[in-house]
Amino acid sequence: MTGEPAKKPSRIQIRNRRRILDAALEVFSQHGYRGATLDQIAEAAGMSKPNLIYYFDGKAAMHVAVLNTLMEEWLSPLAAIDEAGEPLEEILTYVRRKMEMSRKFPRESRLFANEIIQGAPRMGPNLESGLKPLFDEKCVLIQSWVDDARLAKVDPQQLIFSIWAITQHYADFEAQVRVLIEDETAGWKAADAHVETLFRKLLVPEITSD
Amino acid sequence: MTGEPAKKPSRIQIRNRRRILDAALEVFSQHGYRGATLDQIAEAAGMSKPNLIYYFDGKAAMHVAVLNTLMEEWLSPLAAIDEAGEPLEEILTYVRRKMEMSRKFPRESRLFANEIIQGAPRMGPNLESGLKPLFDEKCVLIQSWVDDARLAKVDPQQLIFSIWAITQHYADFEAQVRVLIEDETAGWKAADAHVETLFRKLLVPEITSD
DNA sequence: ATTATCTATAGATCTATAGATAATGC
DNA sequence: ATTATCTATAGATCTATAGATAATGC
Repeated sequence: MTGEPAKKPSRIQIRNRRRILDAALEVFSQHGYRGATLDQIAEAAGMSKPNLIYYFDGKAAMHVAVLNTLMEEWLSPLAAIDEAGEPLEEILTYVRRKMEMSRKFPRESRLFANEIIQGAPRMGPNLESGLKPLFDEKCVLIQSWVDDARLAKVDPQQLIFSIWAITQHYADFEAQVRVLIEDETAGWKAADAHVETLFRKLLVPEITSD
Repeated sequence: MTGEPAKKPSRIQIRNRRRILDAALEVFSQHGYRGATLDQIAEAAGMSKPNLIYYFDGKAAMHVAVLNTLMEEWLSPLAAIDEAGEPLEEILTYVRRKMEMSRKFPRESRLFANEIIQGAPRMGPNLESGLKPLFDEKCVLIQSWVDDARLAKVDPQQLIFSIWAITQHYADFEAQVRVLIEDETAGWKAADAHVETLFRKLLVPEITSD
């Protein structure tokens, strides 16, 4: 199956591929796949256009590489939900981590948002193979917590969608949030408190009378 | 100020401008501004490329026209929140309408999502002049409801963001939802129930003991 | 007469390649 | 020797215009 001898990459290879991926993240997340140009990426990476293509097999390959590289890290907070932990705290910790990522890594959030809004044309397979199994696993776990009355009755799939929607909203729709909120710092604080309250109220188990 | 005599548009003008705007909505919402081509829009509208430009002053003007045309309708559910109504029901009705729009008008949802994710380069002014005043007005109203203890303590700005985030998520990230949810019809039903519960739990007023 | 539409194409932009040159690692 | 980089440019794509022709409304 392995047609090529699989040489190990040189230091320069590693460094430059990193630089390109970072530049590509910057440009793709801001303009979407089609709106991004190799010129912009080359400029951001500090190298010439043909040199980009020396390292990656074209624009589409670069896009796929950025998406795949960041996918695992992006999903790590979800993967970290621990079945041995206290259910409510596990979920709230997940929510807090997602809020933190929205603030610290808005480019990643927008990169995926752009791709998915347009129908995930280059990431479709990766959603099936990478995201779906993890999603299903965590849904089963959350359902078991609900069944044990350790969380309020909630549809695990819908719960996760809500968490994604709300937490990522602050990164993806930042341009809108900025127009509507005067004080940015206060806005973030209010957002943290709001999101915490919202999911706490949703999830705190009913008091059982038996 | 009015340099031109402002002739009234003919029937053909009205019909064709409509057709173009609808085609533009289809194409822009699917591929974003930059990803859309006049070829695609012309094909969708059933007319030639130069004819598009006969009716609109270029691609950017077409995009702005679509956004502005749909803005008011898109915001109508928010505008419909009635200060004379029962607070919780008013908000839940708003939520239900937004869910309905996500299902019936996913193209509109994605059109705006695409534009805002990329920093609202062509809609910025319209956000300030169209969205902001309405948003502020409804925040004041909701705050007054909270102050009168007719709703639970909640930050009105954050509440509206949550509603937008969750309801629009189903349209904007449909490609992802589809991968993760097997039964689409059941998924929509579960979504409706989930969203209703979530906002009800968040907003139902505390029982006051005085 | 005015409005609407079409074909042909100019001119800009963008991805990717060709082919030469420079830098690096044995 | 191999790897990395550059300049120049081919070839595709895309927006917009020019200019001719057809349809419409007085």
